[in-house]
Amino acid sequence: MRILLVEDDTILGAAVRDHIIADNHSVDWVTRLDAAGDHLDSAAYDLVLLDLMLPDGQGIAFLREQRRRGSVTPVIILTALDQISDRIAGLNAGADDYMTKPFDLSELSARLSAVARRYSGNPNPLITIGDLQIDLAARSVLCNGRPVDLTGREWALFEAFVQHPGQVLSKTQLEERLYAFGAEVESNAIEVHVSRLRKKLGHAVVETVRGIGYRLGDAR
Amino acid sequence: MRILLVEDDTILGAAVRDHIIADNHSVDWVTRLDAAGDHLDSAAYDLVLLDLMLPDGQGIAFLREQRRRGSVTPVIILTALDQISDRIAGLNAGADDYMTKPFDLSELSARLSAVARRYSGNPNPLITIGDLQIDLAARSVLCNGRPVDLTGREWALFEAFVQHPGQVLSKTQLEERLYAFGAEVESNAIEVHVSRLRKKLGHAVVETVRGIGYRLGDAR
DNA sequence: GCCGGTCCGTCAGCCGGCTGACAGGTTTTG
DNA sequence: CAAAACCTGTCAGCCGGCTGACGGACCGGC
Repeated sequence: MRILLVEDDTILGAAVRDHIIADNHSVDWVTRLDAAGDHLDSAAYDLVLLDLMLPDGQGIAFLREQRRRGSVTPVIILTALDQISDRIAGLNAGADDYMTKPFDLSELSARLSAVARRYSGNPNPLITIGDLQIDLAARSVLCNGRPVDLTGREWALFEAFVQHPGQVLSKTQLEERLYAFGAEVESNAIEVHVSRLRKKLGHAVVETVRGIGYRLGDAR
Repeated sequence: MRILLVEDDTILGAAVRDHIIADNHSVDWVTRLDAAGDHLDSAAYDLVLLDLMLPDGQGIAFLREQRRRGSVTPVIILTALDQISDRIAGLNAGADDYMTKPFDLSELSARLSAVARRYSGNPNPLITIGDLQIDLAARSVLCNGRPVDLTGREWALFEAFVQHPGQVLSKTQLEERLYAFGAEVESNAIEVHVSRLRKKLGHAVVETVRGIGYRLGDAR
C-alpha cells in the first residue's frame, strides 16, 4: 500500500515512516501541506496520514478541499490527545478515521490494515452532482437515473469540470485540456461543446462566468 | 425577550413554553421546521431553541441554512444526552450554545439570560463577504477596510442580495424590491444599477446568471 | 431664486455568449 | 467497398448583458 505521511514533527515522522516501511508498505513523508498537495496531484496514494497542525496551514481545511475536489483517497487524521472538537471536525471534513497522539505503532498497523480492507473494493465511487451520477473510472454518467452517452470530446470537457469543482476554467485552459499541445482551434468550439453538454445533461450542468470561463454547475 | 421554540415532543415543549412564559419572556412554539422557517421570515426573534430531530428534517441542516442566509439570531440547540457528535456539529453549524436533554428548567433560565446578555449589545454584527464588511443596521459597507458610499437605490439593491445569499434574484424580483408596488421601469435600470454597484464594490460583488437574474457573489 | 451637484432612468453601441446549421473527416455497418 | 452514421470544427445570426453618456428631477447652499 502506498501511503502519504503528512507530519511536521521530525521524531514522530521518522518513527512512523520507519514503522510503515517495516510493515512492507511504501511511504512518502512530507512536512507541509503544499508538498502534500503536489504529491496527491502527481501520484496515486492508497492512504494519507494527515497531521492537523502544519506549518503552512490546517490539515482539516486541506482535507476539506481535497474532498471538495473529488479526492476519495482514505485519510486518517492524527490529533493531539485533547483535541476532541478537532477530531469531530476532521471526521466531518471527510476523514475516514483518526488516531490520537501519542499512539502505539502496532495500533497504527492495525488501522492501516483496517482502512485497506474497507476501501480495497471501491476506489472510485460515484460522484453525485445535482441530478447527475458520475463514474469517472467507467466514464459514464446518469442523468436522473438514465444513462447519457457522451462523445470523446464531450466527456473530456465534462471530466475537466468534474475534476475541478468550484473552479472557473477559462476557455484556454479547456482548450489545453482537450487538444494536443500547441493545437489551436480558431473558433468557438469550446462554447459549442458546452452547448452540446447542456443539451445532453441539462442547462445547469455548466455555469458561465462571463468574460472569464465556465465552471461546474452545483446543485443550488 | 421573544423566543421561538422548535420542539416536536409535546410534553417537553409544553413544559419549556410554560417555563419561558413564567420567566416573563414571550414564546412561540412550533413542532416542524417549515413552520419555524415561516416564523423566522415574518417575525424578529431574539433567540431560537432548536431541537435536532424534527418530523420534517434535521435541525442542524436548518440552522446551517439560516446562517447561510445571513440570519444571526442566537440559537440554542437541544440535544439528546449521548449525541456528542451532533452537539459538535450543531456548534459548527452556527449554534451559540447547547443544552442536553433532560435539563433542569432553572438551567434553561440561566442559559436564556446568558445568551441575552451576550447578544444584547450587538444584534446585528458585521457580515463579511469576500473583501466586503457589511453592517445592515448602519447601512454601511467597507471594501478592503475602506468605507464606500452607496446611494439609496444602490443600497436597496445591495441589501436585497445580502439578505438572500446564494439565491438568484430575477430582475422582476429586484424591481419589486426597489420600486413602489405597480411602478414599472421600462429600461434596463436594474442592469445599470448592478453595473454601478460593481464599479463601487468590485466586479465580483454580483454574479450574473444569464437569462435568469443575479446573485450575491461569494468569495470563491 | 439661482446655481451647482447628485441621483437615477433611459438609451444605444458594443461585446460576449449561445446555438442551429453546415460541411468535412472518420468510423461503423451492411 | 460503399453508404450511412457519427463526430467535431466552423460559421453566422441572434440574443442578453454591460456600461458610458445624457438629460431631467431633486436637493442643498449661497
